[in-house]
Amino acid sequence: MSEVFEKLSGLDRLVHEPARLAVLTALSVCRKADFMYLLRLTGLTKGNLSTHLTKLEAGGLIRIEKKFVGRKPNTMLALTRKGRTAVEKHWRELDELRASSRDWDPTEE
Amino acid sequence: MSEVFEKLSGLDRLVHEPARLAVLTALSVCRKADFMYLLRLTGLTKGNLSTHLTKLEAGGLIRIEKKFVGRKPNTMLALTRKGRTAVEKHWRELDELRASSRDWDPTEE
DNA sequence: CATACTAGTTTGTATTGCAAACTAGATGCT
DNA sequence: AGCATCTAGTTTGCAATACAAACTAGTATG
Repeated sequence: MSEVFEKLSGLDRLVHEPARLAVLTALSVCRKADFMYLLRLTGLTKGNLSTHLTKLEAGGLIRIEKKFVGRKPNTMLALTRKGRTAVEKHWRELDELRASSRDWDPTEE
Repeated sequence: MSEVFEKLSGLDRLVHEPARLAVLTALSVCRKADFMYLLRLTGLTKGNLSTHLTKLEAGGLIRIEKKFVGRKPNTMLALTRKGRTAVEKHWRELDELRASSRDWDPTEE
């Protein structure tokens, strides 16, 4: 019954990491956002945001689209379908784990 | 209004790390647990659990009590007051951040 | 007495997360 | 035109993880 804590301790770090959880959650609400927007939103440094995004792309959770707007470069980010399910699942899991830890009885098993 | 994502990306890593979140949450429910119990509960390896516990103690979130039960060593873990507030705060923050990201309007600001 | 078990800790390594330094092109100044 | 500055990122270097395998100290067992 209580593999709750086993699950908790095994949460997917790619999604769970605070900066990435913020990015993924933001993208799950606004569907698309560019680099500079996410930069302001999260308060991360550029280098930091850049590597987190690369990591998310490598994991197949987001798509990175580079194009030119006028003559300026612009990097657009969006969740992949996999990414969307991953964030949603992660928050659901957190909710559930929190809830079931609440009414967990340590004296059993 | 929406420093939500800034907060999200700045979550306290000492508490947020999955293994430690599991340990802290378990301790917040059962008040006291020994090493072997947490080991089974979380599914971590001994080495891993050991270092996480040391880190939590260093951060003042738990107390580690070593004594002998009969002639066998036994390590008891419990939250400090600081630890208790930290876990509770962390879960509350996750809840809140999740909630406010839901009804965040990307078109504003 | 030696072999195995219990309850952990230490060590070695590969992976991170981070900011500072760098890059490439666009824009502004004189 | 020539040089500095700005914009939008990426790469680099490093300190801090997280992890399991190897180790330790003491106990029980044959």
